[in-house]
Amino acid sequence: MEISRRADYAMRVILDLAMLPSGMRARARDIARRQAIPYAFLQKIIRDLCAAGFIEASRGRRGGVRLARPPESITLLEVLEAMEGPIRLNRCSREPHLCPRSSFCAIHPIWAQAQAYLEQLLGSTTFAEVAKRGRQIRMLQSRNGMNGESASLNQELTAVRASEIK
Amino acid sequence: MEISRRADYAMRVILDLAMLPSGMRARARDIARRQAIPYAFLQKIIRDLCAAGFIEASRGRRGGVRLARPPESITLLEVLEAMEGPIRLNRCSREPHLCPRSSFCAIHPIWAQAQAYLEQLLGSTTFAEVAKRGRQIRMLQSRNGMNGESASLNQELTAVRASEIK
DNA sequence: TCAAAGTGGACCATTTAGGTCCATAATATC
DNA sequence: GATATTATGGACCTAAATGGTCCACTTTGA
Repeated sequence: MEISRRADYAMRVILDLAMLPSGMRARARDIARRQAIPYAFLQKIIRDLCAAGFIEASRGRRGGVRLARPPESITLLEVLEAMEGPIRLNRCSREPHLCPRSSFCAIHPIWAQAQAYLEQLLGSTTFAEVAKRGRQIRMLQSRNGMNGESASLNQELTAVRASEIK
Repeated sequence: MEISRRADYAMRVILDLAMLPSGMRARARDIARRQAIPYAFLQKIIRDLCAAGFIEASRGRRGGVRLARPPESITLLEVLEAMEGPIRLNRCSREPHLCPRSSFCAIHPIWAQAQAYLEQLLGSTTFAEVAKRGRQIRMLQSRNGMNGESASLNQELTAVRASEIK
């Protein structure tokens, strides 16, 4: 019950790239700084994201990584599952055969319901949508002079959040 | 992302007791057998459930455990959180201050939304409801002669599940 | 009195999480 | 073509959590 830091970081990497102008590269160092991810750890995560086909990297001067697919086509669920394997809330909630009791466990339907909701929510949210929201937030912040503690800013951000995707 | 076996077992213990006639005791050995929980592990879990006030135990001959509160008053969420601590899907989804980026993380609202759904679902389902469903399933099974593999039984169970709580 | 229960705590192996470090390979620029 | 810069691959590491086990001891009903 809690996704790994690794998966969280991976999602932030994709978000970071999705907020860049289309096709633009970013260096791992910069992503690490912007997203507050330990650089040495990020190195490994980037490898995994490459292997999974979400990003592509180029070496040498002016190298860096960029999205390998349009952000409209990448869902939160996809990245999450690429890093963690199929998500599930309980051992039995995805592969019921793993639990010999699933055929008569009265709690099982609850897990199945929660699982279905999660898959629906995360599977229908793309990084394009999230990046759009991220740009809105960034605009509000820069308008308020980067002062992350301003009360009025926080109010506005809350408002942005309240008008929730979906 | 996946509750511990410990929490899963704990929930099954409460369910097991909730399916018994009100106030009736069960021996740990029997619960272990019925719920397929390693007995030695169950010993510890029962202690925790006692300490948390969900069940009460008595020793000696004819001893055993029983619910300390009416099953109508115990939610899935309560037991889960007693065993795992406050549930959360991502580090930031419950206590946003844990993530220095939460004030401008565009993914955060998604986690908050999923989190809220989970809390609502698990927090509004009581063991009385689940036990009722468990009794329905048990009736269907005994009517079909305990053959867990029967196709018609599985169809009926699916139907029972489909008429989902809430 | 004794057998059948729960109790408390010590112990344990394995896995996972969450990293670090670095030598190497590729490449743009001077 | 040297050099600085960037990603790459893999070895390595520590701490904590997970999922248990074991057992001496206490309590209690028959």
